[in-house]
Amino acid sequence: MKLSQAEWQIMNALWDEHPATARQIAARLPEQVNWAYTTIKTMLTRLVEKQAVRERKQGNASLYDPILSRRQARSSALKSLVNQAFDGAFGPLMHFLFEQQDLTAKERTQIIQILQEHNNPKRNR
Amino acid sequence: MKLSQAEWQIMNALWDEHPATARQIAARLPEQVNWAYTTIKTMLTRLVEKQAVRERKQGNASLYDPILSRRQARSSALKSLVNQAFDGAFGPLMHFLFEQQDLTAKERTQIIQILQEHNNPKRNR
DNA sequence: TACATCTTACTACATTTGTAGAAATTGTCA
DNA sequence: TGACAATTTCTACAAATGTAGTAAGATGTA
Repeated sequence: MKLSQAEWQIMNALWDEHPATARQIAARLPEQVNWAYTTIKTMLTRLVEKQAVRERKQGNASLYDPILSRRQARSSALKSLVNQAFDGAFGPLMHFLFEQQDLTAKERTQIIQILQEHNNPKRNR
Repeated sequence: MKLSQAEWQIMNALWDEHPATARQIAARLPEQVNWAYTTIKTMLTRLVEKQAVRERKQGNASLYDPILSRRQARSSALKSLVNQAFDGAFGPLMHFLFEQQDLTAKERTQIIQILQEHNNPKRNR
Protein backbone atom coordinates (compact mmCIF):
# COMPACT_ATOMS: atom_id res chain seq x y z
CA MET A 1 0.00 0.00 0.00
CA LYS A 2 1.42 3.29 -1.17
CA LEU A 3 0.46 6.47 0.66
CA SER A 4 0.90 9.94 -0.73
CA GLN A 5 2.38 12.72 1.38
CA ALA A 6 -0.97 14.16 2.27
CA GLU A 7 -2.25 10.72 3.11
CA TRP A 8 0.62 10.21 5.51
CA GLN A 9 -0.46 13.29 7.38
CA ILE A 10 -3.92 11.94 7.85
CA MET A 11 -2.74 8.47 8.73
CA ASN A 12 -0.23 9.76 11.24
CA ALA A 13 -2.98 11.63 13.00
CA LEU A 14 -5.22 8.61 12.92
CA TRP A 15 -2.61 6.17 14.15
CA ASP A 16 -1.89 8.40 17.10
CA GLU A 17 -5.33 7.72 18.49
CA HIS A 18 -8.34 6.02 17.06
CA PRO A 19 -11.16 5.79 16.34
CA ALA A 20 -11.26 9.45 15.54
CA THR A 21 -13.66 11.82 13.86
CA ALA A 22 -12.58 13.99 10.96
CA ARG A 23 -12.73 16.87 13.37
CA GLN A 24 -10.30 15.23 15.76
CA ILE A 25 -7.95 14.36 12.99
CA ALA A 26 -8.05 17.95 11.84
CA ALA A 27 -7.09 19.07 15.31
CA ARG A 28 -4.09 16.77 15.40
CA LEU A 29 -2.50 17.73 12.11
CA PRO A 30 0.72 19.68 12.38
CA GLU A 31 0.39 23.45 12.60
CA GLN A 32 1.71 24.02 9.10
CA VAL A 33 -0.97 21.83 7.62
CA ASN A 34 -3.88 24.13 7.26
CA TRP A 35 -6.41 22.18 5.32
CA ALA A 36 -10.04 22.96 4.91
CA TYR A 37 -12.22 20.50 6.76
CA THR A 38 -13.56 19.18 3.48
CA THR A 39 -10.04 18.50 2.29
CA ILE A 40 -9.60 16.19 5.22
CA LYS A 41 -12.88 14.52 4.45
CA THR A 42 -11.84 14.02 0.86
CA MET A 43 -8.60 12.43 1.94
CA LEU A 44 -10.45 10.18 4.34
CA THR A 45 -12.87 9.11 1.66
CA ARG A 46 -10.00 8.23 -0.61
CA LEU A 47 -8.28 6.31 2.15
CA VAL A 48 -11.47 4.37 2.78
CA GLU A 49 -11.67 3.54 -0.92
CA LYS A 50 -8.07 2.35 -0.82
CA GLN A 51 -8.96 0.29 2.22
CA ALA A 52 -6.34 1.92 4.34
CA VAL A 53 -9.03 3.16 6.69
CA ARG A 54 -12.38 1.89 7.94
CA GLU A 55 -15.33 4.21 8.41
CA ARG A 56 -18.30 3.62 10.65
CA LYS A 57 -21.28 5.79 11.26
CA GLN A 58 -21.87 7.03 14.75
CA GLY A 59 -25.11 8.93 14.58
CA ASN A 60 -24.70 11.48 11.83
CA ALA A 61 -20.94 11.61 12.02
CA SER A 62 -18.27 9.11 11.08
CA LEU A 63 -15.60 7.44 13.12
CA TYR A 64 -12.45 6.33 11.42
CA ASP A 65 -9.99 3.56 12.22
CA PRO A 66 -6.85 2.60 10.42
CA ILE A 67 -6.85 -0.73 8.64
CA LEU A 68 -3.34 -0.36 7.37
CA SER A 69 -0.99 -0.40 10.34
CA ARG A 70 1.74 2.12 10.86
CA ARG A 71 4.22 -0.70 10.82
CA GLN A 72 3.02 -1.93 7.45
CA ALA A 73 3.02 1.52 6.00
CA ARG A 74 6.49 2.22 7.29
CA SER A 75 7.75 -1.04 6.02
CA SER A 76 6.51 -0.52 2.52
CA ALA A 77 7.65 3.08 2.37
CA LEU A 78 11.09 2.04 3.50
CA LYS A 79 11.29 -0.84 1.09
CA SER A 80 10.22 1.36 -1.72
CA LEU A 81 12.84 3.96 -0.86
CA VAL A 82 15.50 1.31 -0.66
CA ASN A 83 14.55 -0.08 -4.04
CA GLN A 84 14.35 3.26 -5.66
CA ALA A 85 17.34 4.98 -4.19
CA PHE A 86 19.61 2.46 -2.53
CA ASP A 87 20.10 -0.29 -5.05
CA GLY A 88 17.44 -2.39 -3.43
CA ALA A 89 19.53 -3.34 -0.44
CA PHE A 90 19.67 -2.17 3.13
CA GLY A 91 23.43 -2.21 3.11
CA PRO A 92 23.81 0.86 0.93
CA LEU A 93 21.22 2.63 3.03
CA MET A 94 23.15 1.94 6.20
CA HIS A 95 26.39 3.01 4.65
CA PHE A 96 24.77 6.15 3.48
CA LEU A 97 23.42 6.90 6.90
CA PHE A 98 26.88 6.73 8.29
CA GLU A 99 28.60 8.71 5.64
CA GLN A 100 26.03 11.45 5.71
CA GLN A 101 27.87 14.67 6.18
CA ASP A 102 24.79 16.69 6.81
CA LEU A 103 23.48 14.79 9.76
CA THR A 104 23.29 16.95 12.83
CA ALA A 105 25.36 15.93 15.80
CA LYS A 106 22.14 15.11 17.58
CA GLU A 107 20.99 12.80 14.84
CA ARG A 108 24.35 11.14 14.80
CA THR A 109 24.26 10.53 18.50
CA GLN A 110 20.74 9.21 18.29
CA ILE A 111 21.74 6.72 15.68
CA ILE A 112 24.85 5.51 17.44
CA GLN A 113 22.84 5.08 20.56
CA ILE A 114 20.24 2.95 18.91
CA LEU A 115 22.93 0.93 17.30
CA GLN A 116 24.52 0.26 20.61
CA GLU A 117 21.23 -0.77 22.14
CA HIS A 118 20.72 -3.25 19.41
CA ASN A 119 24.27 -4.32 19.16
CA ASN A 120 25.09 -4.89 22.78
CA PRO A 121 22.76 -7.80 23.44
CA LYS A 122 24.84 -9.78 20.99
CA ARG A 123 28.03 -9.13 22.88
CA ASN A 124 26.55 -9.49 26.33
CA ARG A 125 24.97 -12.84 25.75
CA MET B 1 14.79 18.35 -5.10
CA LYS B 2 12.09 15.73 -5.23
CA LEU B 3 12.29 12.97 -7.83
CA SER B 4 9.37 10.81 -8.85
CA GLN B 5 9.74 7.06 -9.18
CA ALA B 6 10.22 7.17 -12.90
CA GLU B 7 12.72 9.97 -12.51
CA TRP B 8 14.75 7.85 -10.13
CA GLN B 9 15.05 5.20 -12.78
CA ILE B 10 16.48 7.64 -15.23
CA MET B 11 18.76 9.26 -12.71
CA ASN B 12 20.06 5.94 -11.48
CA ALA B 13 21.04 5.04 -15.01
CA LEU B 14 22.64 8.40 -15.53
CA TRP B 15 24.58 8.40 -12.29
CA ASP B 16 26.02 5.02 -13.11
CA GLU B 17 27.92 6.52 -15.99
CA HIS B 18 27.81 9.89 -17.63
CA PRO B 19 27.62 11.75 -19.85
CA ALA B 20 25.18 9.43 -21.54
CA THR B 21 22.87 9.58 -24.51
CA ALA B 22 19.20 8.81 -24.18
CA ARG B 23 19.95 5.60 -26.02
CA GLN B 24 22.55 4.56 -23.47
CA ILE B 25 20.27 5.38 -20.62
CA ALA B 26 17.57 3.30 -22.22
CA ALA B 27 19.97 0.38 -22.39
CA ARG B 28 20.80 0.64 -18.71
CA LEU B 29 17.31 0.70 -17.33
CA PRO B 30 16.26 -2.44 -15.45
CA GLU B 31 14.71 -5.21 -17.53
CA GLN B 32 11.22 -4.62 -16.17
CA VAL B 33 11.28 -1.02 -17.27
CA ASN B 34 10.20 -1.18 -20.85
CA TRP B 35 9.72 2.38 -21.84
CA ALA B 36 9.38 3.71 -25.32
CA TYR B 37 12.39 5.73 -26.35
CA THR B 38 10.31 8.88 -26.41
CA THR B 39 9.18 8.26 -22.87
CA ILE B 40 12.78 8.41 -21.80
CA LYS B 41 13.27 11.58 -23.76
CA THR B 42 10.25 13.11 -22.11
CA MET B 43 11.60 12.27 -18.70
CA LEU B 44 14.96 13.71 -19.60
CA THR B 45 13.40 16.90 -20.84
CA ARG B 46 11.52 17.25 -17.60
CA LEU B 47 14.65 16.58 -15.59
CA VAL B 48 16.46 19.25 -17.54
CA GLU B 49 13.64 21.69 -16.81
CA LYS B 50 13.89 20.81 -13.14
CA GLN B 51 17.63 21.37 -13.36
CA ALA B 52 18.43 17.92 -12.14
CA VAL B 53 20.19 17.18 -15.41
CA ARG B 54 22.25 19.14 -17.92
CA GLU B 55 21.89 18.60 -21.64
CA ARG B 56 24.45 19.43 -24.28
CA LYS B 57 24.28 18.94 -27.98
CA GLN B 58 26.82 16.67 -29.57
CA GLY B 59 26.12 16.86 -33.28
CA ASN B 60 22.50 16.02 -33.71
CA ALA B 61 22.18 14.05 -30.51
CA SER B 62 22.24 15.09 -26.87
CA LEU B 63 24.50 14.11 -24.06
CA TYR B 64 23.19 14.24 -20.54
CA ASP B 65 24.93 14.76 -17.24
CA PRO B 66 23.45 14.84 -13.78
CA ILE B 67 23.49 18.15 -11.98
CA LEU B 68 21.80 16.77 -8.90
CA SER B 69 24.15 14.30 -7.26
CA ARG B 70 23.11 10.86 -6.15
CA ARG B 71 24.13 11.82 -2.66
CA GLN B 72 21.92 14.88 -2.64
CA ALA B 73 19.00 12.96 -4.04
CA ARG B 74 19.41 10.19 -1.52
CA SER B 75 19.72 12.62 1.27
CA SER B 76 16.56 14.45 0.45
CA ALA B 77 14.60 11.30 -0.21
CA LEU B 78 15.70 9.92 3.11
CA LYS B 79 14.92 13.09 4.98
CA SER B 80 11.56 13.28 3.42
CA LEU B 81 10.79 9.69 4.37
CA VAL B 82 11.91 10.31 7.90
CA ASN B 83 9.73 13.38 8.18
CA GLN B 84 6.75 11.76 6.69
CA ALA B 85 6.88 8.35 8.27
CA PHE B 86 9.27 8.37 11.20
CA ASP B 87 8.33 11.35 13.28
CA GLY B 88 11.03 13.42 11.72
CA ALA B 89 13.86 11.74 13.55
CA PHE B 90 16.40 9.14 12.63
CA GLY B 91 15.99 7.39 15.92
CA PRO B 92 12.60 5.92 15.13
CA LEU B 93 13.87 4.88 11.73
CA MET B 94 16.76 3.00 13.27
CA HIS B 95 14.54 1.36 15.82
CA PHE B 96 12.21 0.35 13.11
CA LEU B 97 14.99 -1.14 11.07
CA PHE B 98 15.91 -3.34 13.97
CA GLU B 99 12.47 -4.41 14.95
CA GLN B 100 11.50 -5.23 11.42
CA GLN B 101 10.20 -8.75 11.45
CA ASP B 102 10.13 -9.09 7.73
CA LEU B 103 13.75 -8.40 7.02
CA THR B 104 15.40 -11.34 5.40
CA ALA B 105 18.26 -12.96 7.24
CA LYS B 106 20.54 -11.66 4.57
CA GLU B 107 19.40 -8.09 5.03
CA ARG B 108 19.79 -8.44 8.75
CA THR B 109 23.32 -9.69 8.40
CA GLN B 110 24.13 -6.94 5.99
CA ILE B 111 22.95 -4.32 8.40
CA ILE B 112 24.73 -5.75 11.41
CA GLN B 113 27.87 -5.94 9.40
CA ILE B 114 27.74 -2.32 8.38
CA LEU B 115 27.02 -1.37 11.92
CA GLN B 116 30.07 -3.18 13.09
CA GLU B 117 32.24 -1.58 10.48
CA HIS B 118 31.12 1.81 11.58
CA ASN B 119 31.07 1.01 15.22
CA ASN B 120 34.39 -0.67 15.61
CA PRO B 121 36.65 2.24 14.76
CA LYS B 122 35.34 3.90 17.86
CA ARG B 123 36.35 1.02 20.09
CA ASN B 124 39.60 0.27 18.34
CA ARG B 125 40.99 3.73 18.47
C1' DT C 1 -40.78 25.23 14.88
C1' DA C 2 -37.42 27.75 12.61
C1' DC C 3 -32.85 28.98 12.49
C1' DA C 4 -27.76 28.30 13.13
C1' DT C 5 -24.56 24.41 12.88
C1' DC C 6 -22.26 20.36 11.65
C1' DT C 7 -21.49 16.75 8.73
C1' DT C 8 -21.65 14.29 4.69
C1' DA C 9 -21.83 13.54 -0.30
C1' DC C 10 -20.72 15.31 -4.70
C1' DT C 11 -18.44 17.92 -7.82
C1' DA C 12 -14.52 20.65 -9.45
C1' DC C 13 -10.24 21.91 -10.96
C1' DA C 14 -5.19 22.70 -11.31
C1' DT C 15 -0.80 20.21 -11.10
C1' DT C 16 2.14 16.32 -11.38
C1' DT C 17 3.19 11.88 -13.10
C1' DG C 18 3.47 8.05 -16.35
C1' DT C 19 3.45 6.96 -20.91
C1' DA C 20 3.82 7.60 -25.68
C1' DG C 21 2.60 8.92 -30.67
C1' DA C 22 3.36 12.05 -34.78
C1' DA C 23 5.88 15.29 -37.14
C1' DA C 24 9.97 17.58 -38.16
C1' DT C 25 14.92 17.50 -38.48
C1' DT C 26 19.35 15.79 -39.12
C1' DG C 27 22.78 12.48 -40.30
C1' DT C 28 24.29 8.64 -43.34
C1' DC C 29 25.14 5.47 -46.81
C1' DA C 30 24.60 3.62 -51.38
C1' DT D 1 21.26 13.15 -54.02
C1' DG D 2 17.77 10.50 -52.55
C1' DA D 3 15.97 7.15 -49.30
C1' DC D 4 16.45 5.51 -44.59
C1' DA D 5 17.43 5.75 -39.99
C1' DA D 6 18.12 8.08 -35.70
C1' DT D 7 16.95 11.93 -32.93
C1' DT D 8 14.52 15.74 -31.24
C1' DT D 9 10.30 18.49 -30.52
C1' DC D 10 5.58 18.89 -29.77
C1' DT D 11 1.46 17.41 -28.44
C1' DA D 12 -1.67 14.29 -25.96
C1' DC D 13 -3.98 12.09 -22.57
C1' DA D 14 -5.27 9.26 -18.51
C1' DA D 15 -4.49 8.60 -13.64
C1' DA D 16 -3.06 10.33 -9.27
C1' DT D 17 -2.65 14.09 -6.08
C1' DG D 18 -3.63 18.36 -3.56
C1' DT D 19 -7.07 21.30 -2.37
C1' DA D 20 -11.58 22.91 -1.70
C1' DG D 21 -16.47 24.64 -2.73
C1' DT D 22 -21.52 23.76 -2.62
C1' DA D 23 -25.74 21.54 -1.71
C1' DA D 24 -28.40 18.89 1.15
C1' DG D 25 -29.48 16.30 5.22
C1' DA D 26 -29.17 15.81 10.44
C1' DT D 27 -29.01 18.20 14.99
C1' DG D 28 -29.07 21.05 18.65
C1' DT D 29 -31.39 25.16 20.44
C1' DA D 30 -33.94 29.40 21.42
